[in-house]
Amino acid sequence: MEDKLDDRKLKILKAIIRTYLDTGEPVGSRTISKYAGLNISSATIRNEMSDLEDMEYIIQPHTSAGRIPTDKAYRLYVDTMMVERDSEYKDLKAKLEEKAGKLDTLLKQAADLLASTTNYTTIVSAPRVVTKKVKFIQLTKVDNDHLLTIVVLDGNIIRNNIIVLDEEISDEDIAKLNFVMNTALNGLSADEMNINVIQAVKAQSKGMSTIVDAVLDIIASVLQDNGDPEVYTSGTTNMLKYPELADKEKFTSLLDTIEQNKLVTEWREEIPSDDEESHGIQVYIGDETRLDSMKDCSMVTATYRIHEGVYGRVGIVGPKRMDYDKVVSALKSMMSELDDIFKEKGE
Amino acid sequence: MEDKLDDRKLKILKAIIRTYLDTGEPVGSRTISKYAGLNISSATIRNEMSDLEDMEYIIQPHTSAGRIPTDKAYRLYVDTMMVERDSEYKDLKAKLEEKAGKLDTLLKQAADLLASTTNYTTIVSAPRVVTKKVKFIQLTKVDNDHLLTIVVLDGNIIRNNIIVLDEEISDEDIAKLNFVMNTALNGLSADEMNINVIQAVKAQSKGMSTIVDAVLDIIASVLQDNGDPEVYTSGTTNMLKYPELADKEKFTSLLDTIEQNKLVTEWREEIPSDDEESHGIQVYIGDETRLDSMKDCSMVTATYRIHEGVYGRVGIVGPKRMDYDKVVSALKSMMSELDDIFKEKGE
DNA sequence: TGTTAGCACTCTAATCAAAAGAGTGCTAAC
DNA sequence: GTTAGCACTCTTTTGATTAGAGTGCTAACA
Repeated sequence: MEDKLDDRKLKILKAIIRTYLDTGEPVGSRTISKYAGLNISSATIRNEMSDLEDMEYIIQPHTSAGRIPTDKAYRLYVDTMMVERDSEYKDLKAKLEEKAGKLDTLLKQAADLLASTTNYTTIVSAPRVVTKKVKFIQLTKVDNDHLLTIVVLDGNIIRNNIIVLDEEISDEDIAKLNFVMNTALNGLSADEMNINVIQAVKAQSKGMSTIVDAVLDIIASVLQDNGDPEVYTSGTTNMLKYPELADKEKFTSLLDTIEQNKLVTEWREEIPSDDEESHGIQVYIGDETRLDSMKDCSMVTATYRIHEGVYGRVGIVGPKRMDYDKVVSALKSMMSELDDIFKEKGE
Repeated sequence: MEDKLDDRKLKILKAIIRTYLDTGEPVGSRTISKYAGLNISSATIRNEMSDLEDMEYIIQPHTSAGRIPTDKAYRLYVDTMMVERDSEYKDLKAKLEEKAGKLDTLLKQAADLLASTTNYTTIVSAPRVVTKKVKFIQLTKVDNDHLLTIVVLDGNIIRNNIIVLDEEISDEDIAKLNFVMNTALNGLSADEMNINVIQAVKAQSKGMSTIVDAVLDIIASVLQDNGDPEVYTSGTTNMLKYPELADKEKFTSLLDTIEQNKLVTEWREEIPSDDEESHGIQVYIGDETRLDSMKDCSMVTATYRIHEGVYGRVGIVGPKRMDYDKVVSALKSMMSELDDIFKEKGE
């Protein structure tokens, strides 16, 4: 029984999905027969529904209930039936810029704003350096015991660390170290920072091997970027608004998944598409999220660009019957705003 | 009817509290009459209970139910009846140090560990500078358009920002600016950085006023430290394990409170006690938290010290019938471990 | 006078049956 | 091919009954 979806079946299916998206209740034939635009009796709808059920676009929770859409139906909807609403989220920027001085404040605000406008849970991950290149290294003596290490990566991502000094070090040595490190390492990515380069640095900084080792360690860990991802979450309680997720068991595992940043860790696997227009929007329906706790959820993600090679991602998590249209357009608006803000700042 | 708690009443009350802490169910007279150590009939217990109810140490949820402790009873328990268990959490340190390289990783780990050992929700706030003094300022040109500002505060707290340059600036000017800023501002707190000091800096750096303004802005905001507090949360779902909090309404408002960092904002008001031994442990029962959403919860907080004048705080949130003994001793152990770790690192 | 056994009473939580409601599938007529 | 009609199924709601836990009070006891 292959997908022979004639025009009427398509219309009916669309009506079922739309209605279910609204109500969250199984949709009966009578409801659809009254649906705007269609003029078909409930009996006919019943026949068509039976066919749609055979094609696995809808299922019945039990014999005497209406139908609900399957993942396959949602996929079809997202791929071919979505209607994007624009111009609805134009004031996002105004709300954002008020005090978006620091990056972390800005991202947290963006998460809050998306969560409250969509009524779903929003997760924003801080930008990650994809092409990890060292732009600038600076070592500074803070006092006699502490050396401040600053590594600036491509895209002006700053990482700093303090090294505790075992032995005294002179200002001249630090100046020398700065020079050696910068000339040897600037512009290099993790891959290019091989044993030869490292040996060269060590050779030129004799007598400071403990410090050099410590600094190289820091640089390595910065480039690997394998620490916990920095994540801003908002609106977790929104999930409780949807009965199909408000079950204690489900909600617990869902919240744990979010708290442990499992979603963000999954994102890392994927390479952001560099398509300016679509903002790398991806829709994951149910099991497509690859996480068991998310099997009753859908997630829409988008990518923002802070600088060439430096991307962050935003995800909105909700029930499978989430308002995909709204979420996608809200995300697109937000991504545009963010891109704009970063563009201004970058120049 | 004032607090005439004779020895027997005290014993009975203690038994009621202990039992309720365990079970979470209203405690009946027969249960207590069988309680280890006491040899009193249930009828007598009933009489005593009636008295205790008059004194507002216990209440009946309804006529034919057992009694549950009031906030007043919990307060009494925490103040005079607690039995601390030690030596139970001695392996915390081992679990912690494994990969506690960075501060944020360490704190997140601490939160996870406390949440999983206590089965309550744990909130850790990143260290805050109480005595905010500038130790060190450094401006560095990253490239022609970007100036990196680093401010190190007392206690080696580092804050950095990037300023976008409108006009070219020479290396000499930056060197001069560094010198001027450091000599003028080092060792100063926000209070001391008055209009005179600022005028002096400006006078000595003619022709760079836009940059000086930007830098001073940054320093001011760093010293004010009024951004969103950095917070690590773990085990929020633990709350769902306790039926009295698992109610949807309550849980939602509780989770929102945590997500919006309201608790941590409350903490800020309070000055950490500098008592090494007690780690500034505070117990808030019900309404003592000052937050409506927390009226069915208790919270125990403790302070860790990262450096003179630089403190962070850890809070454990649970139902009012939380195992105070366990929580307090777990917190104390953890605080000691943290203090030790920072002491090692600081030297 | 303090303690205890006994019992009637109260309130909740669990159980169960019945009824209401929603929706289907099928048949027969159009 | 479409539709009206109806018997049937399954869930949800409702109400009533019951079992259980615990109390307060009275009266007896040491």
